[in-house]
Amino acid sequence: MTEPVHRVEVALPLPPDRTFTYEVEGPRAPVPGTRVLVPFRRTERVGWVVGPGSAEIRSVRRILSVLEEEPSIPPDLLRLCRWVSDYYAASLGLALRSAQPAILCDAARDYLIPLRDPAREVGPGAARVLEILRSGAGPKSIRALARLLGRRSIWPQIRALQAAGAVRHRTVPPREPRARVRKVVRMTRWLSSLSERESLFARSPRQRECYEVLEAAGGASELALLTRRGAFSSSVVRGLQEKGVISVTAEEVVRDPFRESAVTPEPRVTPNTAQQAALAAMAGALGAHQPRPFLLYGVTGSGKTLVYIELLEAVLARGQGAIVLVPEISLTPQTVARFRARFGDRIAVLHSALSDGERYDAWRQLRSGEKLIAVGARSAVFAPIPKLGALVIDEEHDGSYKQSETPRYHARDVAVMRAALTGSLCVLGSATPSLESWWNAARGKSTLLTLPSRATGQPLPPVQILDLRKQRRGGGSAGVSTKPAGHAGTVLAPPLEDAIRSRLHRREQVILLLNRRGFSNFVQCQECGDVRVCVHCSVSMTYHRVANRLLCHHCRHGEPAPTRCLRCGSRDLSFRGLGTEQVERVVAETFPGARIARMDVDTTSGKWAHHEILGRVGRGEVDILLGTQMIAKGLDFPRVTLVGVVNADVGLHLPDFRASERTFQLLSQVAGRAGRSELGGDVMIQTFLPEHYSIQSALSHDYEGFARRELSERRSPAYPPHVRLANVVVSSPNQEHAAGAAEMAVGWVRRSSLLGRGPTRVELVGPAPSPIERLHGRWRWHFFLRSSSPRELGRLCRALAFRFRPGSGDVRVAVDRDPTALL
DNA sequence: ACTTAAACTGGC
DNA sequence: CCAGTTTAAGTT
Repeated sequence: MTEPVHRVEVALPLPPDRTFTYEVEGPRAPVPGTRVLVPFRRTERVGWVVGPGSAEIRSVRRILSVLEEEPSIPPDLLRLCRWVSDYYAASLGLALRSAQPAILCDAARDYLIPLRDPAREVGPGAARVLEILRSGAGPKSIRALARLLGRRSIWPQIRALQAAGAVRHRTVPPREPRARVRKVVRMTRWLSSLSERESLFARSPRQRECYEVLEAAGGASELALLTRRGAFSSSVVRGLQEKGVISVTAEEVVRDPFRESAVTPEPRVTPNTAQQAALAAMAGALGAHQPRPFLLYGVTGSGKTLVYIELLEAVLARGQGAIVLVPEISLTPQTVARFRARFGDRIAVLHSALSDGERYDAWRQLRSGEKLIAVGARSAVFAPIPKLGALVIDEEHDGSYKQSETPRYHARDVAVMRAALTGSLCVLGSATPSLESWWNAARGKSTLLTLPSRATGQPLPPVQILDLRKQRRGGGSAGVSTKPAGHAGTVLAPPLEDAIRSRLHRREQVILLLNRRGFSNFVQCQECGDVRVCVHCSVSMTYHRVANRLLCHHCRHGEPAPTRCLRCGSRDLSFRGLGTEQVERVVAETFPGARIARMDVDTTSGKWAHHEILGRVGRGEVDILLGTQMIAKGLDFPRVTLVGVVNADVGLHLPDFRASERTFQLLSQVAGRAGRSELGGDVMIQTFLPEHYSIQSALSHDYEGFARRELSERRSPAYPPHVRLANVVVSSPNQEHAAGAAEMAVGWVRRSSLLGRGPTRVELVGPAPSPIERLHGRWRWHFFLRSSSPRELGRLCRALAFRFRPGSGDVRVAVDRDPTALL
């Protein structure tokens, strides 16, 4: 009897915005969300069934295998991925891939195996392929061969070699995830009487011994334990098996990298009045039909985590599960530890350092309902929770929620959408909410809940501002030496230098924070601190040494480099920022005996590098920790009694409309963390702009004042949250090609009539060189699209991503919707 | 993204 | 004139 044939539409993890029609044989078509293995071109790929197939396609190939009974993408996640695909202008297949453990959409690999000498002439290229193939042992992957030869494709050569009988081509199908199994020995028959034992084991004393070991172990043991170090041979076990006394079964083991780390149970704390009020509001919304999101605004140390934990208890009590997003697990170990302490094995932690198998295991436990709460970074927003009750996004303002590859989604926004699609509750928490979230609360799109004071009632740490502008010694608020301003002026002002020296003397620790890598060159007056800013864009101008000109990297407005400050007339101008390396050198020279550790993107490439460095600080093996903002998150060391911000302005002068917001967030974070132990603590912020509202607001812990000011700053020129933004980056290994293609894209957009008119029109700004002009060997140009209509902006983003074809040269176009950083 | 076929360049 | 290289188009 033949099974009926169905046509299904399959999404593949490829860039083009399209699905493919396949046939499948079976009693019924696999449901949408089911993974399937399909033939594609000359290889095999994993894709997802997303609906019934088109009847119009003529040549339809057949699905090789249906990979699962239960779809790995349940209906609610499929809908969410459709939204991600649509909103962020990525193909559905790429959106689906980012929603699953990597191992579930592995691709096939093709290999070549050398056989014998070619039976006929194959050409020089093919001869080289064969030569390389024979020089190494065994089969080589076709991709590796092509890379080795520096060619894009070697298929013509392969075909020639195949025709001459010199090689064989083999396709290794995509890996299937495999649950790790172990063999377990269980007693199936208990021999209670001694006589029974003696008769059964009369001539097999080793079997008897083995039986008794097993009995002592409670009737079950891992096979490996019994046979380890030759304790019992496998024939002994087999003998017991044949007598029907034991059974050996393969059981699934869940790989859990946290198994070893002990969980210290946390003493139950009763929520205070503010926490209880917030909880009551959230718990009340749990059963609602379409609950609005909550913005939980609580100052550092106000006890947001306790609110999350109590909310999760309420969710679990309703028989539902939850997702908790944290910025980066390796940098927020304390928060994760608290969730684990309360919920123990009901939590699956989706850590970036998990192996493929471990990640898959955690995912599987969530999908089966064995674990109810997923805690993880960005991608955990797609965790397969069957009955989702709530999504919590901790530190919702954090930039790491934005994915930097296609699909360039923002996990916080995806979470809000997932909550809306599933009718679950969404809680965004922060001490310094993003202006988008603050604005949404102000407009009634979400409900604001406030935790106004520290749970412990501790006072705020003393923060001292050190004015880096030149002053006569002793004349200003904080005297700064008038050392010759070689690069960016003084690295360490005397009060900070003295403070560091005293900590070193007392064997306490110091953290020095550089709030951005100093790659961006701007012009700053050493006298008044003024930085040259674009007249159109409100971002600092970038200095180009070769042309000796200033250029705006948003709109390309240019002007000659100034010789004197346009505000105060001083000729003392600095033309470069300050880098971590430079600061490290100065600090090392100033404090020769100190043990210095540096932590930034350059020094922390390994998976556990953060952990390792922070561990050394924790053990007191480091006197001075120097780093970028990533060190601010893991800042919780009792022996750190001084935090110095080397130059608070650096971030302010980045060519990015979020510069002020970032600076404020960072300084608030630093100021909120210091002085937690009984040793006390001081914060010293060096700056050229002591009166800047970002710095002043952080100093007085005034988020609301900052938000008010920043919202008004972003009205003109208009920036989010008042308008929606997309950043289009055009890149190529060739500088002219990148610039040309960017111009071409802009022309294409203008001609496309997609910009529209009236209140829903899309405005185009640029093109200009990207703030990071060259990245991974590619020159980058960019331009902005901005509109108050998300719909129109989305339409244009999709057109650019899928329909615009840049002409020649290896040119790529990346559309980044709602960018968090323009770098 | 990856292939493939079609359109170009350049040595003789 | 053809081999090697670049570009444009298509994948079910």
